[in-house]
Amino acid sequence: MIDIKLLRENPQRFIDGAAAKNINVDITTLLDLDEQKRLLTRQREEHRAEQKRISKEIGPLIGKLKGQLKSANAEEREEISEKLTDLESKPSSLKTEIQRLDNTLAEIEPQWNDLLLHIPQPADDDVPRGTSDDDNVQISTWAPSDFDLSKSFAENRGFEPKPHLELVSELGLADFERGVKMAGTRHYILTGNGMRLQQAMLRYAFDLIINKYEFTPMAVPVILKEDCMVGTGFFPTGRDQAYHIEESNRGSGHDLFLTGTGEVGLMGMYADEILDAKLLPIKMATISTCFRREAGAAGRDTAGLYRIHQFEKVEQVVICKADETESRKWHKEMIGIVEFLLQQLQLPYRLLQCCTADLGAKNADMIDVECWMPGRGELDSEGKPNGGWGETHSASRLYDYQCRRLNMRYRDEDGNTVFAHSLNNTVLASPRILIPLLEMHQQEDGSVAVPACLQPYMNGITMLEPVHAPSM
RNA sequence: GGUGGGGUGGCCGAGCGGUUGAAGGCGCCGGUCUUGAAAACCGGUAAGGGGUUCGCCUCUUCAUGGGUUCGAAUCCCAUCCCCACCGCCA
Repeated sequence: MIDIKLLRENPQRFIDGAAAKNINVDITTLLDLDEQKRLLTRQREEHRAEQKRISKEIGPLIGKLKGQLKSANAEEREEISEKLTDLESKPSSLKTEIQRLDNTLAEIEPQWNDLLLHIPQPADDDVPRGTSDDDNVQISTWAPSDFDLSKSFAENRGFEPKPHLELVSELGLADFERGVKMAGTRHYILTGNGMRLQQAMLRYAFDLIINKYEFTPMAVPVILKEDCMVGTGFFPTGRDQAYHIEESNRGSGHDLFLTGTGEVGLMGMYADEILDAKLLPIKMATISTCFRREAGAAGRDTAGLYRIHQFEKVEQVVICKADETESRKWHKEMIGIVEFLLQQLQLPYRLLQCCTADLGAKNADMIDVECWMPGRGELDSEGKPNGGWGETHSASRLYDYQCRRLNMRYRDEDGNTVFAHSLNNTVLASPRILIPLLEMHQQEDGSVAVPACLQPYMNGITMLEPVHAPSM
């Protein structure tokens, strides 16, 4: 959430910011509602102060009279009752006026709040302006020394690559038919070595982040209340992307949502807390199942392991002091971790500076990491894919946008409470990462070499061999 | 799921209709004393919003949301959460 004070001071910055992100929000109405809200609040407060003042004045008097009433005779009783009625009627006009103001405010506040939640964080000035992800800017590329990115896979390796769909089928790594039978489209089963490979990658990535980079390992809920979804910025705009568990329909409890990333559980942990500054930066990592409805993606990437409803992800977050320099430092650090990981896995990748249109409402800056997937991309004249980049990681820098929504603060040296900065990044998401892994490490004979760093997690398996009988 | 007991400031804990934003204690900060420290003593110590002549003023918050009342931490209703025991259970 943005700081409403900044919006009052400089609306144009937010109007431009939303426009650059292609996000349609009614800032004029918000400012208008904000003005009304403040005026009404001030009036209400004045009345309330008066009411309290009167109450303090007459309260003890009423108390005393009521005490007298008990021991009074009939004649005195009438006189006392009269005084009481008189006293009690004093603040009644105030009461109705306060009620009226309350009612008006109750109408305005939800609209005000809803609009405020929709205002995007303006992108940083150094983020390129664009209209779609086509305008994202490539920053750098990396490939293992034996792979030349300017040449095709076939030119590099001397044989035509198979797309991952063929590989998983021939190696018996996944079963799409039965996955779809059980759960519908975009569901799958990892079978045998497929599951073994996924677990190896997750575990390798998780061990790396918690051991070498000293992130604190966490296991967090993936079924969370709406507050957490709103707080982390995934709601209200992305509400249709989350699976909704309507517990309230059962007569009690509250609704829950399946999270699309471990970030929600990690960031939600410290919501509504004032953190000890000595604890910062908080570096955490989790490995969690992620659920995405993929609403609006109908027809896109329907085949294979690329876009599915349920997957596993190692996620890293950093909560640090509200300092731009420090924030930027952690962003670079997290991207560096992913680069190290992908280099260990010997997977070609590139870093992309996302343009304003691709940032989403919450980010000030976002770097995507894309891996080279030989089985993706345009088809050539023979119907073979030319290969293409596919997004596997995304590193976000949010300033205090998320912590403000989550009401997550720390106390600075002067004793003031300050909203912290937050960042997050994918360490590894599977099964999507299996696509470049299988496609890049495939051999001419149809087998797939297991990178050295994964072998200890694969019970020493160095090569995935084709299976001739169908799995199971 | 059933029954019973609870949710009050950073923490413990009193208050159960009227100067109670909240006693007392712990913790924390400042001071006195001391060569220094401890102890003792004195003082201070919530968050958020609005206004401000920048001295302050004011509103909201005692789990949450409604209600009763001139006035609610205190009474009523609903919900959530926690604890104990029983039932079920990986």
